[in-house]
Parts: sequence; structure tokens; C-alpha cells
Amino acid sequence: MDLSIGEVAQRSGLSVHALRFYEREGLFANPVRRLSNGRRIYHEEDLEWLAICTKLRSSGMSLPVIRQYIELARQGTGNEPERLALLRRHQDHVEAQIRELQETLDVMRDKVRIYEDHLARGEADRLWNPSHPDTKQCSD
Amino acid sequence: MDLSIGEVAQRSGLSVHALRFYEREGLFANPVRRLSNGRRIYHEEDLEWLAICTKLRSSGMSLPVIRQYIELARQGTGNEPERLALLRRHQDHVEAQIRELQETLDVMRDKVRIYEDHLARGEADRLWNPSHPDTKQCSD
DNA sequence: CTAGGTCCTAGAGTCGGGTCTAGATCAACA
DNA sequence: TGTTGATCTAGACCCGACTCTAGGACCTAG
Repeated sequence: MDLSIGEVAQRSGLSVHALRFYEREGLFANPVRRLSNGRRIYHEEDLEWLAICTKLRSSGMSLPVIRQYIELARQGTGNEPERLALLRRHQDHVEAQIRELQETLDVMRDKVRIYEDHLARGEADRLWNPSHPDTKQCSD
Repeated sequence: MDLSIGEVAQRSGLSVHALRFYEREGLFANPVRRLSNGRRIYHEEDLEWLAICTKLRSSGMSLPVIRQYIELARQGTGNEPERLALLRRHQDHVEAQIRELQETLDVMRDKVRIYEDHLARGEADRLWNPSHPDTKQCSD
């Protein structure tokens, strides 16, 4: 049931380097144990945590904030309201990102549609061109 | 109708430094003109482009790709299919980001709900704690 | 016994996207 | 007239998050 750093790298999608780096940065929920020869050993639960951790990262939680979260968890009982607040803040943040991306997407769809229309009608040459100030940017 | 770099900075939300940097990087749709004394002058359409540009950036389009896009537009007629392809690729990318964030959000909502429940019941001390291997990580 | 593969540490390097500094110019106001 | 404030350039610096290197240890297979 013990996993080497290489196996964890493969299964988590993180590089061996990144795993060591995360450890230095205090991003592991439980301290990484070692074999007598100094090699790291991991377990399934480390993979579970890394999966969560990766989600937090890719949704924009910085390494310091992740560290703060696991430090709270490590301290044990008593700080649950802080952990909850931290999670809620990130949740808000993720929701805001989604709204912003959705907005961008609307703009993009408009642009794509305009291009498609004009190309379909062979009017491509009437699209916006920076060197023709009379064309409108809204169809660039 | 002419705008100084300071005004553009204020209205676009970008710093004057960033505006000069973007110019060096070739990210302006039309080349930035100068007053006889060397100062840059901008116009409303630059602000419009910057608004789009900022959306592209914040949705993850890299500066090189933005440059590629405006270079295509600058070349004028003939490459509309490429521009369209570039936009579509980014659109796909944005859609993927939204899906991923949505997934993260689902996980976060679960976690938040679990914390709320447990706190409400005063069972906070039974939540996952890395030093108690018998607690489950799914409620960390 | 040795060659290959995995692992270790400390620390340097990279990359994207800015941000800041130094030293100069210029316009407007008191 | 002289100070303030905005601007200019070239280039140095910063930050986050890795990524890689050098130099060494250890294990297993041939």
C-alpha cells in the first residue's frame, strides 16, 4: 500500500519535482514519512488530498492559502469557523470567475458568429481592419 | 478626443507601465501615435480594444496569442478563416475552464455544506483531522 | 561487478506578466 | 522662475509556481 514518489507523480499528474516542492512548501495534509533509506512513502489518502489540492490550485487558490487551510486542519478542533470562512471565500471567488468567463464567452460567441456570417456571405473583406478606420471594431 | 496615457490607464484599469509594456509587445490593434513632443495619444477605439484585450487576457489568452490575432487583423483581408479558428480555439478553452471551475464548485459546495452541518450540530470535533487517521478526508 | 533506474538534497534557473527605477524632458501654475 | 506633475526611454527587478541541475546514494538485473 506504500507508494513511491514516482508512482504518486504518475497517478497525480504532478511531477516528482513538484511533489518535493509542495512538501517543502508545507502543502501536504500529513507529513510525508520516509523509509529508513530516506525515500519518501505516500499512501492513497495523499493522492486524495493531492486531487483536491490540484483542484484548488487550478481554480486559483494560491499556495500560501492552501497552506493556511491545511495548517488550520492540522491544528485540530476549534478553528472550524475559520476553515469554513476560507472555503466560502474561495467559493465566492470561483463563482466570480465563472461569471466573468461566461461574460467573455458571450462576447466570443458574438465574434465567432459575426465571422461566420460574413465569411458565409463572402463579405469577409468588410470586416474590421485596423488600417481602415471606418470599419467598426465590434466585428474584428 | 485625444487621450493621454494617464487617462487611458485610469479608464482601462491598466497601469501606465502596462500600457507601455503592451505597446512594446505589439498588442495594440493600431499603432500608438505620438504628439510632436513624443507623448502617446490614444483614442476611444483604443479603449474599446483594451477592454476586449483585457477580457481575452483574464480568460487565459496569452500575450503571444493576442499578438497573433491582432497581427492577422492588421494584415487585412484574406486570413479570416485563421482568425475564426483562433477565436474558436479560445472559445473551446474558455468553455473547458468553465466546466472545470463548475466541477470544483460542486466539490466546494459539498465541503461547505458538511462544515455547516457539523458546526450546527456541535460535532465539529469529529471532522477530519490529519493526525487522526480514522477520520475521513472527504470532510476535511 | 557494473550499468541502469529511481531516489535524495540544495540550490540555481525559467517563464509569464508585469512593475519599478533612473535620469531626462516638458507644460502649467504661483 | 522655479517647482510640481505627467510623461519619456532603457533596462533592471519581482513574483508565483514550478523545473532543472549537480553530485551522490541505493537497488536490482544481467
